[in-house]
Amino acid sequence: MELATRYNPFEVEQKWYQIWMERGYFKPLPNPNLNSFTIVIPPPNVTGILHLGHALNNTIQDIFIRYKRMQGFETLWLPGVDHAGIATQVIVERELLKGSTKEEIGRDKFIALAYEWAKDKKATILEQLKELGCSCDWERTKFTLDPEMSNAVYEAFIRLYNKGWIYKGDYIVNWCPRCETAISDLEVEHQEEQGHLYYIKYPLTTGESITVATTRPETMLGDTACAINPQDTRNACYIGKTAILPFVNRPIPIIADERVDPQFGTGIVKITPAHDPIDFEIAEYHKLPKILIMDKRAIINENGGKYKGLARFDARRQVIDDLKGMGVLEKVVPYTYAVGHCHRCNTIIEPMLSTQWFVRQKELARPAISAVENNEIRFYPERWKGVYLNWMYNIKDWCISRQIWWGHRLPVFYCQDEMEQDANRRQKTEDRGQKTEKSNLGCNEIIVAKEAPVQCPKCGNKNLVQDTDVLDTWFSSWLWPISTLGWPNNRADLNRFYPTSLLSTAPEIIFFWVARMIMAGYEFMGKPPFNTVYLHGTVRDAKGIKMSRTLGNGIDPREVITKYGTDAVRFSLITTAGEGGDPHIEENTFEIGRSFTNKLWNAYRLISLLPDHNPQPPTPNPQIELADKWILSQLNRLIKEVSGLLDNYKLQEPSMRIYDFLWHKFCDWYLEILKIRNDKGVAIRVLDNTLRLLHPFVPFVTEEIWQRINPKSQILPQMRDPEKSGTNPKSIMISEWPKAEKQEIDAEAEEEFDLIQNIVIACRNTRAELNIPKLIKIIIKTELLNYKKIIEANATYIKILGKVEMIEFTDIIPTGGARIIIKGADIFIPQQNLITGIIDSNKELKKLEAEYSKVESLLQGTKSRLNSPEFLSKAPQEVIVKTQEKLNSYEQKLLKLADHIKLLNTAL
RNA sequence: GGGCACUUGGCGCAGUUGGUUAGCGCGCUUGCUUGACAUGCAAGAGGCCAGAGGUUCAAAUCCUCUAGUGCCCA
Repeated sequence: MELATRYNPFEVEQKWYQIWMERGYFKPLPNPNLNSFTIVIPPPNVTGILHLGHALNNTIQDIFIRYKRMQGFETLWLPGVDHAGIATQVIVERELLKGSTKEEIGRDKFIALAYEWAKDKKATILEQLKELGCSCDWERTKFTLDPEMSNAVYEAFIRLYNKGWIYKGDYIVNWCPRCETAISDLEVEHQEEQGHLYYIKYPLTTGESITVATTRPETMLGDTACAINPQDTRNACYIGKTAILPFVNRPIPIIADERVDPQFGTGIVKITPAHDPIDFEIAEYHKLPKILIMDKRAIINENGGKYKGLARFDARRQVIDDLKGMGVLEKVVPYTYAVGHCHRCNTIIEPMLSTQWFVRQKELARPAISAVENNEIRFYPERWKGVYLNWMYNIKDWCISRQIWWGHRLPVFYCQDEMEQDANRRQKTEDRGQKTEKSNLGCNEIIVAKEAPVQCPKCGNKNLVQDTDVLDTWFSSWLWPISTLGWPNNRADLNRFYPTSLLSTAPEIIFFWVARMIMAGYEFMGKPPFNTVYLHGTVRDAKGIKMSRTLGNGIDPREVITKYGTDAVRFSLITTAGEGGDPHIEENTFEIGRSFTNKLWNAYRLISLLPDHNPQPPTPNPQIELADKWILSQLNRLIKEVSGLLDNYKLQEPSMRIYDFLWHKFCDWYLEILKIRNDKGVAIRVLDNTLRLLHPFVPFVTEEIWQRINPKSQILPQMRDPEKSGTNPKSIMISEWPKAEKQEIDAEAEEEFDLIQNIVIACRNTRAELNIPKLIKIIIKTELLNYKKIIEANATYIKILGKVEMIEFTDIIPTGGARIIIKGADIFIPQQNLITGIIDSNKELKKLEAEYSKVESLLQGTKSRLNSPEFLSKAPQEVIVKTQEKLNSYEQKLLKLADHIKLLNTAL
């Protein structure tokens, strides 16, 4: 059978994925001896295709899932997608409506359209996850708008409402005039902007005047007071007086309030309760009227008098002009301040008074805080713990109603009269409290229920109407770990898999999602939703700029997978992304993984070509050679290290350790020796174990090769085999994770093999420097008897690997030629034995002198440490012993160097 | 304004709880069509670990300050 010299991932990846799925390997299988290990996927939004950040995050999850599965845990990775309310609605409006508005086609048709979109994107996303090799249990795939998920949403809403933790009220919210909805504090992005601070003169009834400063002059139309900090002695004289609002000619009181910053502007501020959060608070306290001056599109309404019909920024310009005309605009100064923008469409947020639904957070936060404080839930990297706690300590109530159509409609029904008011609520804020046109039907009762009640339980009115708002998307996502497992109706999977084990996600959604899931977990299950939160970095481009669709600097995972293969993409992402660090990715980053999988493939190829003289070498084998002992020792160290690192949620380090072992130990040394031996040695065993260590990182190439080497007795007993045939696993996926054999970790063999390597390296070094193809003879001097034996036993390898024809031993230091000092031996390369090339004694001398001074300074440092009584009395014994050994070796080396320098000098 | 990170050879990063001459990948230089692999092999150059001070027998590692960068919150 001819094997391709280059690994071709495209021939194997799909094939194995199909087989794994058909055989049901992705499903959790109970193991009576071990617990479950569960991950619920952070559901990708149905807004579009997956990006590299998704590829990274899902690779991370798949690695842990495959690792735990191989360790024998009952493993579940539960997939799904998120409906992503506003984000999806924005995209559907843009992509599908083609110029018409959603109002024109109506709510039902629009939602049907959005469902089509979501269905399509869901299919693409799931397909992409499969291409990435994700071993999810696909039969459990969930969508946040599925009936069971929605049921959980309504159940949670009703429970919290009945507890009094969900309430409806008039508050300042962040209003996006483009999306025409309220959004939560978290959905506002603050950006520093260069604006102006306008100083406006307000006349007083007393004939005096005051000057207020504002960045948003148009809001003065809604002013209902001016305020001064009571500590502010400059302005105290105005407190209690009355100002006359320009344009509107409304008399407004000048009040004292501690919330006013005396450093801002003149120290006197205008109070616009319906358009500013702090002004709102002040107005509540002082019982000031709240006048809304804009409609939901941020166009000035009838309360704005002659400015009615102007968009807010046009109104601003007009107000400024008019103030100038009236001579009351005192000055304008440049001013930089943070402006809130809509997270989804980047429109400038208008703080606006509005009737919304909120979730009380204080009680929900309490167990979620202590869980993290006392490490019931751990963050990796740990620094995010502080970020999480800081936010939780200062948590504010959560605005959950959204004035959009795509999402879970509020399970709230109004007896008609209330509904009428509700329909008008945002236009008629100034009438708030004074009910108009009372209907005879209905009693204003609010009914919260999953299904529309037939009639009002209070007055019997049958004319009930559901609230038109939908819930914030995160109000369904926060239930994700419990709803996907069956809450509230089905306990079986909850008992089996809850709490889940690991949540892997991006740090930017700690508040949006992680914190809220923890709150929901404790509230509805009394237990945390997961015990570990792994936060990966943000994928950036070569320049360190965050990849984004709008910037166009992103890399499409599908493109690179098509070009390099899935394994290569996965491996490259993992080796590039440090723990929680932001990986800088460019196209050629993926060459790391491609080269590596190719190297692995070729290692297998070579092994397959070697004859197998001793098909099943028993492990403690007296015939076993030094190289075998060495590679087994290194392998077992590797197994121990990799397992330990994975247990500590490290991924980059173990991937690099395996890379180094496979490439620079197994291939560079061990396989080179096997070529000389013309035997498989222990290569199959080492390869089998290495493949299993690598499988979570690069599932496809490891399966392909593993199937080809078909390890039999070398492989550990199978974990489980659905087909119950034989004792060997039929897939590396369900083979057992390697276990380190302690007795094979052999420090002596490692030291001895070091010697061989050092001799070979010395020869290569000399040849490269002299630019000669081979050495005729080297002469070795060693004081250690066993070293001579080891060198003799491995002479063939030294000769071939170092390209030396003859090795001799000596007790007398020869003159001339080159001399290389290695640990425990001196290597002489005699001048007269070289075929071509001349050893330049001057050059040699310089080299040796440089080394001499380096070693000498090291020696000095070590000496002075050993001479220090403090060091001797305070340092631990083992460090002192080590330092002493170091000193000895430096002294020896220095002697030899001095000796040779002398010889070279006399030869000159 | 508050908080959290980061700063190690040209670039991207490792470096567990302080203790061998600070490593790796890419790039660079030199030499190799060596029968697994040029997606490769061999050899090499390149770093006073941002700066200053401190703790310690011992600091890239711990503490303080400074400078620069990034992120989050207000």
